[in-house]
Amino acid sequence: MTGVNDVDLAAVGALLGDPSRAAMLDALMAGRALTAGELARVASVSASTASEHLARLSGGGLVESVKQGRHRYFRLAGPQVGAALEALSHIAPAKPVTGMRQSGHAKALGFARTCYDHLAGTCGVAVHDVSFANGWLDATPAGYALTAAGEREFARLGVDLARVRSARRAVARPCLDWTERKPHLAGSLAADLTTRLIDLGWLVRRSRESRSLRLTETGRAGLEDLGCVLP
Amino acid sequence: MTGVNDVDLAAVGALLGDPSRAAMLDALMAGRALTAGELARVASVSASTASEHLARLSGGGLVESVKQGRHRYFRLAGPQVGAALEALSHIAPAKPVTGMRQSGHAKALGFARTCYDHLAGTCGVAVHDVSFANGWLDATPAGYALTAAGEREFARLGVDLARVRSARRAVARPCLDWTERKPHLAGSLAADLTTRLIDLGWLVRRSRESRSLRLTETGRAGLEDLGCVLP
DNA sequence: CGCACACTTCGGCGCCCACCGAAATGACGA
DNA sequence: TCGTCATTTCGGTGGGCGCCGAAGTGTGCG
Repeated sequence: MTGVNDVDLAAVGALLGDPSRAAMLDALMAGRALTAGELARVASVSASTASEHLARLSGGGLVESVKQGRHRYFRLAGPQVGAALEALSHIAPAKPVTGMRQSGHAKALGFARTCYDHLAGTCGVAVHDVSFANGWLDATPAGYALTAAGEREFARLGVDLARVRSARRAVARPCLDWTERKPHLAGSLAADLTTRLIDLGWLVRRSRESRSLRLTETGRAGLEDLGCVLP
Repeated sequence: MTGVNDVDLAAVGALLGDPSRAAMLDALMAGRALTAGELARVASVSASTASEHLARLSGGGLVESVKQGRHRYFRLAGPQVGAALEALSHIAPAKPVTGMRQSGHAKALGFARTCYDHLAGTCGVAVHDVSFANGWLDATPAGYALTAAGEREFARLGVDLARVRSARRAVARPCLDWTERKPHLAGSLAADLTTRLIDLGWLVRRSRESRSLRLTETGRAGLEDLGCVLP
């Protein structure tokens, strides 16, 4: 407890409480690094405005950046930022839907999206549930534990279990999904598995700047083979 | 998934992003209803300013109110608001400590406080850990489950198990503690148990408008009897 | 080396929000 | 019924922040 301080909720709330910055953070929930120019476009602001917003987000510890040539890439500072944004989504008001396109987009977000580094939405919840139904994970007070059967199955799917285990965070844990209101799988296993499902072509990013994912026909068949029940 | 919409993170961020409103929400994390006048004092603003802030918090769904005579009592709209605020605390910057008094206050918050309706801090984590060490709770994919031994023990402590079970939320689940960075116990069992520990005099509220709790000598003895290891 | 691109810095502008005092409204008690 | 208390409403004030264009800086390429 040494060094514990009270925290400044207002400071982080103020960072989030601007539509342009919120749009950028939402785009970064796709888990990829985006350039300042891309984030300017996402937020529909000029480059100078985007630069000032990104400076504030960096200063506040929500994003971090790396220069690469003439480009500066930004990403969320870590899974703890993704988790906090997901948690805040539970009490955020719904955005008014002003067209069929936006309604479809919201539905797509609910079906499959990234929650920073892992799969969320209906598909993410299905993967969570099927991992327990098939005995691949056990629930423990310290979070979820991989079983022997789970190690075999996730290895078969191409998950790098050594890397998953060496990560300095939980291998697997629940993350309450704000669209499904049930837990989806989070943790280093979930992150690695999500990368694999994208590599396998089961999931495809809809665009570079959106966290929405599309489940391919191959992916639907694959998930159903695993026992997932999908609408 | 019908009716799912994208959510407006900026709107909720803007609600939180004011020091006066954040102070009020923090005070309401004690789990008790406070009057508009008390919240004005907590935030060090005039009654009119407080009234305007509370109107915005109500309009945004973060608090709800009830009139009782000439007083209007405000409280958090539900445990989901408490959970979101706790989650946001993980990424909030530390408040600068400008005196020994504030440092002591921050330490006290880390030791024992309410997380809306349940015990958080070192004591909350200890209760969580001891519940598993003693076999009173089992971890399941759907959250924590009470064991037969747990039912006997919590009933012995005075927890109303019928009420705990009939609650429309998880009986017991983990809640990641922002000061300890480990889970403490949340859910209807944790809420009822926390009320009992206060009723038993093991925990005492330090003031009406703070979520900090003081562990009494009786309480320390009682928790240690249960197997809690406390500094 | 010069040009183009990406991004940052800075000054200016306009808007929004927090603040408060005064007045109004509702509840309570003598 | 009147005075007091609690809270809300409203108009006014001032400060802060988001926005942008222009200029500056750093990188890449022909």
